[in-house]
Amino acid sequence: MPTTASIIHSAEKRCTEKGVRLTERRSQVLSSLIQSKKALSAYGLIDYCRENLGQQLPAMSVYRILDFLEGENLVHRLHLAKKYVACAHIACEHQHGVPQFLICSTCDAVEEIVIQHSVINSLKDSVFEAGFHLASPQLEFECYCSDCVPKPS
Amino acid sequence: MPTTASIIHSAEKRCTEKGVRLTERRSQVLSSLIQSKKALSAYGLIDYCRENLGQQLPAMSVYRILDFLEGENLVHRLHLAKKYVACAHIACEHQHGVPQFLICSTCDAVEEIVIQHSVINSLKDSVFEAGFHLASPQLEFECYCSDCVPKPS
DNA sequence: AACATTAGTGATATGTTATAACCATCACAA
DNA sequence: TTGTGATGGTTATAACATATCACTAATGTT
Repeated sequence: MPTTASIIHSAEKRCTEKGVRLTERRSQVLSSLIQSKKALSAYGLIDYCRENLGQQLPAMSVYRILDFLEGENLVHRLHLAKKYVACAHIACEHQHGVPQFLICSTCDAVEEIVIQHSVINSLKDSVFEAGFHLASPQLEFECYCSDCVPKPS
Repeated sequence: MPTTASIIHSAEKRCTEKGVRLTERRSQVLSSLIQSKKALSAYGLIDYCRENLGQQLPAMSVYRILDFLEGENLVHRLHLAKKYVACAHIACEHQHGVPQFLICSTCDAVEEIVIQHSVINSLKDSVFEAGFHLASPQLEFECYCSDCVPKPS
C-alpha cells in the first residue's frame, strides 16, 4: 500500500506531463483526501485541512481545487453523497476501467468497484432504448455497507 | 392519457383505502407535479404553486408534503437531480415493477423506465460481491435526453 | 531585468436545498 | 366535548455550492 507521499509524487508527475500545475494548495487538498481514507464533503475537507495541516482554506478555493483535481482524474465527485474521494488508482501506471461507486447511506463508506462490461452494456442498451444516453459511465449506487445493513426484524 | 383530475381521484381513492388523508394542500402539490409534466425541485414546486394556483406554500410544508406523497408512492424523489416527479402510474390498477429513472443533466427531463430483471440482478450481484447491498432498487442515472446529447464536434 | 499575460487564490456575497424546533389548528374518536 | 394525534404555519439555521471582483504568483517575451 503506497504512502501518501508516493501518491502525491505520482500525481505531480502526471500533472507535469500534462503541463498543468499541482500547486501547494492543490497538493494539500489531495493529500488530505488521501489521508482521510474516506469521502469528505467540501466543508468536511476544510475542517480536515484546518485540523491536520493548520490551513484555513476558504470554501471557494476548495471547490475550485476540487474541480481541478476532478478534471485531472485525481479525485471523484460523488453526486449522490455530495462528497469527494481521492481516486484509488493515482499511483497505478496502467489504465483502468471506469469506476462505479457504492456509497453507504448510513455511514458514507465508499467502495470503488468495477462492474462487468456486459452488465454496463446491457444498462446502456436499456437507456438507449428509452431515447437517452448515459451522461457518464461513472455510476453511483446508494447502498448499505456490511456494517450498516438494516437488521431484518 | 388520463386527466390530472382523474389521477387525483385515483390518488384519493388509494389514500382513503389506506386510511390516510390526501388533504387540500397535498392534493395541490400532487396536482402541480402532475401538471408540470417534469421533475421540479421543492423550491421550483413552490414557484409553480404560486404562479398557477396563487398559493404561497412555505418550504417546510412542501418538504413535509413531499415526504408524505413519497411514502404513499405517489411521487418519486430523485436524489441525483434533487427533484421530485409524480409517479407515472398513479391511475394504474395493477402492480408495477420498481422504476428506474433517467434524468437529463441538461434539461431535467425525466424518463421512468423498467430495466430487465436480469440486468438489475447482475448489478446486485456485483454490489454484493463488494460487501454492499443496494439501499433501494430504484436506480437513477444521469443522462442526456435525445434533445440534449452533446454534438460530436 | 522589466514588463505583460495568465493562472491561481482570497474575500465577500449570495443562491440552493434541506432540516430543526416550536406552536396553532383541524379532524376524529372516546 | 374534550382530548389526542395529524397537519400545516412560522422562523431560524444548517449544509452545500457558485458568482464576482480583486490581488498575487508564475511564466514567457523582449
